[in-house]
Amino acid sequence: MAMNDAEHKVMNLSQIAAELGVSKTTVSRAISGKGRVSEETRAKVQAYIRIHNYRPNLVARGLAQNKTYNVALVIPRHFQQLDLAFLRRTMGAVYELATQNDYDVLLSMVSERDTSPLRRLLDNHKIDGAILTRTIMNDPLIPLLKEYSLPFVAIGRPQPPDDQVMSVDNDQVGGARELTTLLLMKGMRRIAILGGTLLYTVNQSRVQGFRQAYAQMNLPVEENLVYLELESDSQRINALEKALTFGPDCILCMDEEVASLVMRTLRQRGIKVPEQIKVASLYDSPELVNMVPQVTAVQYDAFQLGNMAMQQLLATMEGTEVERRLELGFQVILRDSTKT
Amino acid sequence: MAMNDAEHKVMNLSQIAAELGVSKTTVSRAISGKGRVSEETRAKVQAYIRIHNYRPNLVARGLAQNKTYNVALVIPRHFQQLDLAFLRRTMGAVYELATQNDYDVLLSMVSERDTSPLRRLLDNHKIDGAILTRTIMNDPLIPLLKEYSLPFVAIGRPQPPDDQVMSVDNDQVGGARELTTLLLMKGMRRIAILGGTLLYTVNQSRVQGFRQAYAQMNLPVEENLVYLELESDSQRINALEKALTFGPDCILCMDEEVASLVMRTLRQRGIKVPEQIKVASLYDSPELVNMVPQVTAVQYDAFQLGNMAMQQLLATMEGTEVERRLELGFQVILRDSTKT
DNA sequence: ATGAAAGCGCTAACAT
DNA sequence: ATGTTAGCGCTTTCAT
Repeated sequence: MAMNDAEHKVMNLSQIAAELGVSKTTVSRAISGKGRVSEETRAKVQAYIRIHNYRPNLVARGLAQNKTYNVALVIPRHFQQLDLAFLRRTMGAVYELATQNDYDVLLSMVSERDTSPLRRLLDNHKIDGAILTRTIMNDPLIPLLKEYSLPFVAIGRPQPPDDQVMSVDNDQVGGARELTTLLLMKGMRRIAILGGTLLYTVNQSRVQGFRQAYAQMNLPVEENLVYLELESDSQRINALEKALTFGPDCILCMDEEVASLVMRTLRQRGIKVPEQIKVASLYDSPELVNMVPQVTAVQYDAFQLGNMAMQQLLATMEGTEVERRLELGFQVILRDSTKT
Repeated sequence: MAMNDAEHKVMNLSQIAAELGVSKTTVSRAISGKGRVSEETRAKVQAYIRIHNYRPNLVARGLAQNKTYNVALVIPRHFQQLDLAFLRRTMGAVYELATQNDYDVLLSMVSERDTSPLRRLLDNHKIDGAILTRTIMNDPLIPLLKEYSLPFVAIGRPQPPDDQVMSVDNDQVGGARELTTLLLMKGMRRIAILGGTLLYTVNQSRVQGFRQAYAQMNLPVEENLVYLELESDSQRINALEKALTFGPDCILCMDEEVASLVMRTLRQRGIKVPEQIKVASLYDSPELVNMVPQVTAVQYDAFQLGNMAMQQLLATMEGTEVERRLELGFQVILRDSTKT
């Protein structure tokens, strides 16, 4: 184990106090700026710690203050298998803002029903707050966090009974509505929608936006073109083929993963996009830009999302009152896949 | 804030000791199993903590033992922008094994020359060990970790003067050599190799393997078909076009990102793979399987890699002697892109 | 403005 | 086998 008398010398408050001929208390105050200390002593201490590159032991400080200076970043376990571009950006943003504010970030990888990875951190007193990077229906993590009275922010749109928790999200409903509206205005009527499980609130929101667009234009959604709960590639391909038998104008994909699969499948079938059929995605990603043709999609700012979530969490941990819910904007990017 | 019926009450050693009419020490011992305690008391304590769902405060324990029960997972900052499939798998494996062994995982996102994110964790006494998920030439993190005498494992192949540090890697040299050899045996001679910076030791290894294959067959590498240090898409496309003027048989791509770009570019230029030119990648990824045609590549087990790295770290943190270096196998997957 | 002393929750000598 | 005591490095009353 780390019995190091080697290069790096660890110093502590007592040593500094002794060295400077003052008490630990004074040094502590000079560093934290909390009590009253003369300008002179403060300067002396500050100079000393700068020169000797002293950093207080956050673990000890934490024990004394009942804080850890850690936050949990809760991500879905299947991130291992699946590239989620938004997650990478969001993680980066959370990390950056956290460290800027002297917090470190602990990873927690959870599957849909197993809360134990987060419970570990809670039980071990390792965190002061948490960011949930995705929200599912009846998310078991939410009651858990409430039970421990731990500040947290959910990314997504928590549904009742959790709709009062602090949350930050892209305006997924608005984005889906806007894109669908544009497609309808371009004259498409038979829009097939393909997507994964509604367990994820983000998918709920997207379907909701899709339906709103039809409703606003007083048009009926063709229910036999709605394919949800498609979790595997083969289910998705089957759904696509079934949809194709109804001769749709456009395939609207719930996310970039579906879009990518749809484009590939259409290409294999020799169906030309956008000549024979249009394709659009409710979530943009770099790969959609790299396809031929490029795919129309709704774009959100994932960095901003993570940043806002962490900002909310920081405020809450400091006891500041903040908005219960923040929603971020979107852009619809029209590309060749929907050219008319 | 609404009071939940299930408020979580925190308990500690003293309370348990009082409740059970024994001393803190006894409880501590009954839990850790370190001292001598009668079977009877041990059972009593164990039962009590089970029922009341007590978990020791790891922060306090850490302070007393000078341990943190945290390890740092150091990942490149540009992970935000770039999907690195191997990193996701490796992270998952490290996380899993860490938590199984009662360690939590702290994130550290570093850029190539800025060591401060790791230094933070070191200065704050937040970690007992670290995993470096990639290795660069003269990696500044290595001297830093040595200075603090912190156990760590590098994934990759550290180069002198750091070649003695503990490391785990895929056999990148062997994989590249094997794939290249197969291409040569298929009769290709003019193999162009395209890749990014040699700052990354993994790229060094791949080029080395490539050259070894030629050397073993007593063939000369055509140096005007070697294009390295290509960092941007445009540099890569330029290099590809330049390479094409020499009429190569095959484009050997350093990694999946290059391969993906090469395939896309060839397709845009109307150059048929594999009829007019072959393509292969020195690193496999799901997207290479999704392409048309599927791309030949060297496959490694990233989960296994992370698992081994964490295993080494655990052993080191416990003071067990282990091998300085472990190397994992590979598989060459021949797909349509190199069909002759 | 500064210090002494009492913890935070745990572990680890050192008794008994 | 169990208890007593003294910390780990910091913060925080409470004195002075």
